[in-house]
Amino acid sequence: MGRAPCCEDTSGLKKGPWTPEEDEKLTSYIQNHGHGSWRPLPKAAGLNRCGKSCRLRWTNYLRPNIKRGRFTEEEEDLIIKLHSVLGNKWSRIAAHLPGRTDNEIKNYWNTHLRKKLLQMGIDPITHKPRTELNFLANLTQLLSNPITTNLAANLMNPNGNNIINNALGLQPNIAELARLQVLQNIYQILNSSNPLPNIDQPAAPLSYLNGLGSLNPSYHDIGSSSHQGLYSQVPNYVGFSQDMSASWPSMEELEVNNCNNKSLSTTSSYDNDHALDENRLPPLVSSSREANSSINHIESTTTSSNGGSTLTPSDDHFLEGWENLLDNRNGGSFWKDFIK
DNA sequence: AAGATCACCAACCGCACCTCC
DNA sequence: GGGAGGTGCGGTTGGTGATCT
Repeated sequence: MGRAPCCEDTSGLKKGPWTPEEDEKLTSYIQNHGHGSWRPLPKAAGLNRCGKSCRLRWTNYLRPNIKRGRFTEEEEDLIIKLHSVLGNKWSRIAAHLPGRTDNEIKNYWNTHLRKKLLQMGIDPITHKPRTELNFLANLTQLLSNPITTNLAANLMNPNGNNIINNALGLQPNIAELARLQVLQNIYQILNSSNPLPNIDQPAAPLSYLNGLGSLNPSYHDIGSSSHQGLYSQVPNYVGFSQDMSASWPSMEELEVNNCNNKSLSTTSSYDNDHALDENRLPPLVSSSREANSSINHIESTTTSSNGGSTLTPSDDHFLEGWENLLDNRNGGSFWKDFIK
């Protein structure tokens, strides 16, 4: 398989940084003639470079509308979100960031964002929390953050117009549910670090969550399809754990409801104890490759490590749904604040 | 002040896959 | 079906400026 290098004989061809003169030659040639086939282009443009080098220089640096300079916080957040869904599909990630190239995003990921996630205690590959004790300690710091605390208070409040109530019959917004997953899993992590001897007891006190009181039962039901699994679940960052992922909405359902901004559930006889079972989202990243075949399917089609694309048209359709879900227009500033 | 080390990033390389003829 | 050209990607290199000792 494979093919011969684009430049069989690179001896005598210049390598390394481009000079302004070379840039000018390449730019003016492409503006006048288009690039067409890259292989004969350098000769025609009067450049002592290989075609591949010209193509890279053009696509990564010289072509119009390239955005230079530091990434904004919004761009950072978007890259992280997209990477959690798409993996190292830099070109697809770049498609969501106008003016940014896949190479630039890849470099920025490797030099900045990867470290940032590691410092947050998140595995940059799986986007799941690292389970080291020091990360669990860091979570208490996270929960001292007013932003997180406010969100958590909203999550915990059984009254008022909060996320849970929306989810319990007020046509939950799909993006809110995705956010809910994140907060929920933080609490699971805390719970898992403080296991209770009797799982039928009221939830973990989480006494370190100043002012939040104890978990109420509705939270249990959101967090698991059964109480049995609550404390045995392996926490994951943005996905439900294994026993919570038994029944996802269909891809079509997800797409339709996301696009139309409608509730996932259309059931009339609504059982609050299981309301969210029916509205459950697939994890943005699976907590277990073995446990859920649908998630395996997602991952296998989005994080192929050999560089080749195995995406089918339906896969693309599905991914677009997730990409839309994660889009800033739906996510608002939640992720930005949360990651901070 | 100067050398060593680190961080960043543009650019390169090789491979696999895709598209077109 | 097969080859050529183009594209996407992971991994890596090397130059340069910043920071440390």
